Amino acid sequence: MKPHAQFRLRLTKDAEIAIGPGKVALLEAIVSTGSITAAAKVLGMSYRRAWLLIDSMNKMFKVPVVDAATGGKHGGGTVVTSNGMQVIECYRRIEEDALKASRRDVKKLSGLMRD
Amino acid sequence: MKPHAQFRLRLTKDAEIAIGPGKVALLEAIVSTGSITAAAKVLGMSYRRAWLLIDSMNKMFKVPVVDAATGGKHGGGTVVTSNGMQVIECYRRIEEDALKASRRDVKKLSGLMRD
DNA sequence: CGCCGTTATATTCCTTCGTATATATCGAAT
DNA sequence: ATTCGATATATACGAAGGAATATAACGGCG
Repeated sequence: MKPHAQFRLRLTKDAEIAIGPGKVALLEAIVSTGSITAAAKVLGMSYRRAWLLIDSMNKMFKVPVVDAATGGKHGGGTVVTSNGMQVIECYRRIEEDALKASRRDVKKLSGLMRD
Repeated sequence: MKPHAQFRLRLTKDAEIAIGPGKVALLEAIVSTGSITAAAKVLGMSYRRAWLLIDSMNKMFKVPVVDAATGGKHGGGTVVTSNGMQVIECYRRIEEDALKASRRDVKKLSGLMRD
């Protein structure tokens, strides 16, 4: 089984990463955990880093990608907004379509690399 | 004129960037200038950084991407090997095909961003 | 031989990035 | 009112990245 190269894709805006594999994974982890804290732990990153990524996305997009609440039953939590879900879905579709369209050359380039 | 998001793509191997926009641009600059020094200057990066990028590529691929010479008429120089040319061409083709296949969603996602 | 411009490499410094840690605030439930 | 867990934010420390600088080696050419 040959460990092929990994395909990574991001969209940047003014030298800042708008969306990429890390941010999307974070959003997805928030969807499944319901909090920034838990999502950060799942991904093995600090709360601060997760919060900064979320904050930059909320500022980057016209509509926030998450809705965070403090206090409450379990101390609060964070939910991904419908806009955030759109961002996730759109990014995953881009990734899938892009990879499918270039798979042959990706394999070829991968084949030029050392094992 | 709306400044749309930029599409960036890299192939990674073991958490290291095998090839991406920066490395390809460097290879292309070497093709057009004939030296690492001049290419680095064109791209506004330090010689050291350029050299490290080249070095990592030479190690990453089965066959070196450049052939560097010291001494000689003009002090030496660096040429991109045919393997290096293949890497450039393959990457640019991947980029083009990937973007073409996902253009619609890239535009859509871009539209969700602030101007 | 000595000159020249480039590659190759080490050293130093500064900036950036990320973790760890510490508080303060919030709001539902008890 | 107190408790509890999560958000929001600041600070300090450490690691990594990149620039700037310095130096040696190289080899064709005058």
